Amino acid sequence: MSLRHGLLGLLTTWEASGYDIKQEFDGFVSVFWHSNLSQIYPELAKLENEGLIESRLVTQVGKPDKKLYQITESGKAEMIRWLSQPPTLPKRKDPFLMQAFFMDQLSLKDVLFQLQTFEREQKEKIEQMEQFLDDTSASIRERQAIKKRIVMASAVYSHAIHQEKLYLNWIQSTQAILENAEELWEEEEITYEEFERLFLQFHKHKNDGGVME
Amino acid sequence: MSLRHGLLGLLTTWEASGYDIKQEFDGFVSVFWHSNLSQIYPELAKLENEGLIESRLVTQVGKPDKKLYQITESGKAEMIRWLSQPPTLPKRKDPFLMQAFFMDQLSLKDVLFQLQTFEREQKEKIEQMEQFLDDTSASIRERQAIKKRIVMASAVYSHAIHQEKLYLNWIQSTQAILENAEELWEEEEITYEEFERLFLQFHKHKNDGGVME
DNA sequence: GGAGGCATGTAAACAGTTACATGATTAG
DNA sequence: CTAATCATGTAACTGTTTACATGCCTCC
Repeated sequence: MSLRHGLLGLLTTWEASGYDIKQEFDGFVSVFWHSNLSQIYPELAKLENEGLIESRLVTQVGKPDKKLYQITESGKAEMIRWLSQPPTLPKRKDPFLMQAFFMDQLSLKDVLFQLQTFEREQKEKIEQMEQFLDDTSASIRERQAIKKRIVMASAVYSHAIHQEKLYLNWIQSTQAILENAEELWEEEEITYEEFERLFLQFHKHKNDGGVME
Repeated sequence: MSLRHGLLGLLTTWEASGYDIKQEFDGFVSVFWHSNLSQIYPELAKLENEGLIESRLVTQVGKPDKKLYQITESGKAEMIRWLSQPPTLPKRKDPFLMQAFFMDQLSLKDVLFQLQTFEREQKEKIEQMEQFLDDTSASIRERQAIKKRIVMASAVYSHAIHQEKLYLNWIQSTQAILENAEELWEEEEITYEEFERLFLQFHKHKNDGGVME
């Protein structure tokens, strides 16, 4: 049940309408969560019912009226409780990796086509993320922003970009390996030695050279 | 609707029971999908009803009887259709990244504790994945395995391990940055110059040094 | 005697998506 | 005059999780 804590978290520093929140979900928040209005509105109503948030109506000119929500003390407490819970490892669900896993059922030509399509879209996504970062950096200049908020946001967004770049990298090296190896696409059994060599080819393509003991 | 294609995909090369399939979902498949028996059984029944798979009963001694499923021609066609569909970018849902994003609401001490806990579990997960890989490699020796199946499986699994290692790396460098910077945890506003320096600290920690144009 | 593996399912609750419904304002 | 933005919601459907139900066999 993370959606409610996403809403609570945003409203901790923010006073916002459902519509405002959706904008955030489509922007920054999209790197770790997503939702749509028809789920957000009822969830806000529920949270208000439980006394974790409160609302006030704001009439506007030239625009429809809106309902601004803010967090209550009990909401803040719930948020702290949730943040202090032992973290759970994310469970992966990735339809493209699933497709890739079963792609031996396509011709090599078709596999390469699918990878190419994905590569194009993934590149675009990364460009958008970097664009978004530039815009955000600029708006930091104007907005009053608290240090520790920015610290955690930077940490999360930079990780998100790294993740997407790793994915792109993988697509590209997989294409490179497959392009020059039609012989892999034969209905033959593999020997253990071949397997070792093959796996290493995928696995060795440099990883993050990082801190792991 | 990827679960059905996961089932279909496994049954393409396999003849298996619901229980067998669940084992795969807890093993290799877990890097890109997960499900539980109470979802798998009804979905198999549905697929059989639609004529995409067929079953036969096998009586066993000392063990309960089981229902083995195999794919039909129409099931194979559906699988190919799905594999040829334009790939969709995975939508991220990561409760831990969400927690991290809102962790400015905890004390620095508590933040570090949460990161540490996650680090420990993530390390364990990676060790398990590498163990699993060793076991699989060994079983390749015995099983007859088709080259192109192994190619795609290697590509997917190696990417999955890289992803998890990147995550671990991130946790570790984030801890390192926060441990020596209590001043970040003050209720102060940030200047643009500070922000630039801060973000770069997170962002620059080496990434995959890969192929991106 | 109890825990865990093998094996199949149903029922209820919860989470998430898609479609429908409304209506004013603004920019192209 | 058409599409997009702002703004809030409901209804129907689909997907997922958790709890319940059964029962034999093996290992400790």
